[in-house]
Amino acid sequence: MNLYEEQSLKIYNSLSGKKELFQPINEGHIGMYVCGPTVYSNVHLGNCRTFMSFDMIFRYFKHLGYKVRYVRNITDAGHLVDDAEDGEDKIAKKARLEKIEPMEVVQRYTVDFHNILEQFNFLPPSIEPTATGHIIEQIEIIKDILVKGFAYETNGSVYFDVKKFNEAHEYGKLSGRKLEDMIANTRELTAQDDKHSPQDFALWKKAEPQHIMRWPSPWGDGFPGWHLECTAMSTKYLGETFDIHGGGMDLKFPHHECEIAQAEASNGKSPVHYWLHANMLTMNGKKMAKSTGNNILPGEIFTGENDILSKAFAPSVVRFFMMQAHYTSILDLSNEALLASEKGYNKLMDAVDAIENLPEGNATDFNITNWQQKCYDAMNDDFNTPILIAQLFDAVKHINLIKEGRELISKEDKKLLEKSIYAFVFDILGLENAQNNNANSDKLSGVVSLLIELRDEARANKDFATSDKIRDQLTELGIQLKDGKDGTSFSVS
RNA sequence: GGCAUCGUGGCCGAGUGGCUAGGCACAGCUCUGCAAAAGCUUGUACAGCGGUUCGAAUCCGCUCGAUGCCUCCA
Repeated sequence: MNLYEEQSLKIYNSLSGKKELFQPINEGHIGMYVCGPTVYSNVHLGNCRTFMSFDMIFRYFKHLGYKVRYVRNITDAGHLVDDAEDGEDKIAKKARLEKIEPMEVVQRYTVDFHNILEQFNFLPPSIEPTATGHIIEQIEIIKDILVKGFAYETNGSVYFDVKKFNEAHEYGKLSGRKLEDMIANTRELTAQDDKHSPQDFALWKKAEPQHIMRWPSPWGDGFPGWHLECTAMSTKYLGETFDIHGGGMDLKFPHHECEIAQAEASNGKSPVHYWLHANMLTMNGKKMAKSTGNNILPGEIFTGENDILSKAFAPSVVRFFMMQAHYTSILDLSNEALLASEKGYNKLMDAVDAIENLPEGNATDFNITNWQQKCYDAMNDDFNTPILIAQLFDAVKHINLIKEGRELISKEDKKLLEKSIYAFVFDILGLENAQNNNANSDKLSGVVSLLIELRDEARANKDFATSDKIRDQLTELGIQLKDGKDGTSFSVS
């Protein structure tokens, strides 16, 4: 029996605005698509939060026993900088400024993206397709939409006819907008282009002579429109209808709205059962964004080389910090919040480390099965990681009590506790135990154990000057001694 | 201007009609040679003003404030 048959998972669906019982299209299988990054600059922490939310969701699905095909694309072409400019896309612009090939830009920042995600202990997606690798598929969809009459060609570009689409379908249903309102609120400033109406969006853009990223098409040389790649790749790898589509909140409109329109125009079906949107990471109360400069790079946090943080923070601490907030809530980054999370993280990890050596009794003072279900209940309620962490701290309390001999745990329950806490902490939340990752940890613990022994001797002789010297100097080195009932342990910060 | 979302104790952050998470910080106690660690105890918070209700932080209305989207954006 699979775990998913025992747990009933509810997910907040942006499309309906409600929490819904999750039921995959094919039993035991899940198709999930998440909009990936545009690789024209280093991935910043705000980007990471979205992907981390879906990494956690992916991990939980897998833990429940689902077979998941998780597709997360790399956008390596096609997103325009600005309508007012000449239609140059971000990657081409960056390439021109740096005098390199567009694919060099793409390669550089794709490598950076993977490198950062690895440090955050992400699981790789099942498929990571690129937009430029699916130009043919995109052209086919455009042809299809043209045939169905929901697009028109002007001067070598093809646009989606939103008004026409809205006659038979509902444009704006995801973001709660009405086409009439949008038309009413349009400022006719740019009497610019070839579009019939400002709401229309490009499926294919004609490439001007100076444009370096270009492909041949039935409408001449050009490049695909902003929203088409996700439709092409999700359809190709997950089918015309699939379970989950995720992305950042800021993509809800217009990007996801356009995806729905494209899919419905081409095959008549609503493409996605559950739309999930991860909320923004803010800094100083404002959205983190590349364009405004209000952002921080993961590398700057790991090294502490930045102006807003007082010290460096390990990737797992940052991950823990993010998991302490619900993925649909805005989260504000600050030094104080990270410091608080770091302490909590260390406390959690100390307890996790302690499980293995807990004394075994002939009974157990807390109901582990019951506790375990509370953890699942938290995750089943729209992946509520903050509640899960609260439950984990409940276990931490018991672990510490058992360690001090004030509560008991049986051998079997200890095994159960260890297994489930490892599952929630490492498999589902994706945390890593930074202290155990030290390559020299064996040697270090040998040295510290020796010092602890010397200190104990000094204390036995009431030579407190020596014992305090050992303790204080170790503290200065970042090694904290912890005296307990059964001797002294230590932790490295 | 339009459409959304949100406003929780010193800080971060869950919850959401009655049973009032959790982390950090603070205070007291236990333990300790002294500390630290750990444990215990204490904090009756939900922007403001009205309304619905036996009862609201949770529902409704208004006001104020913040943020997001409306243009590329995770």
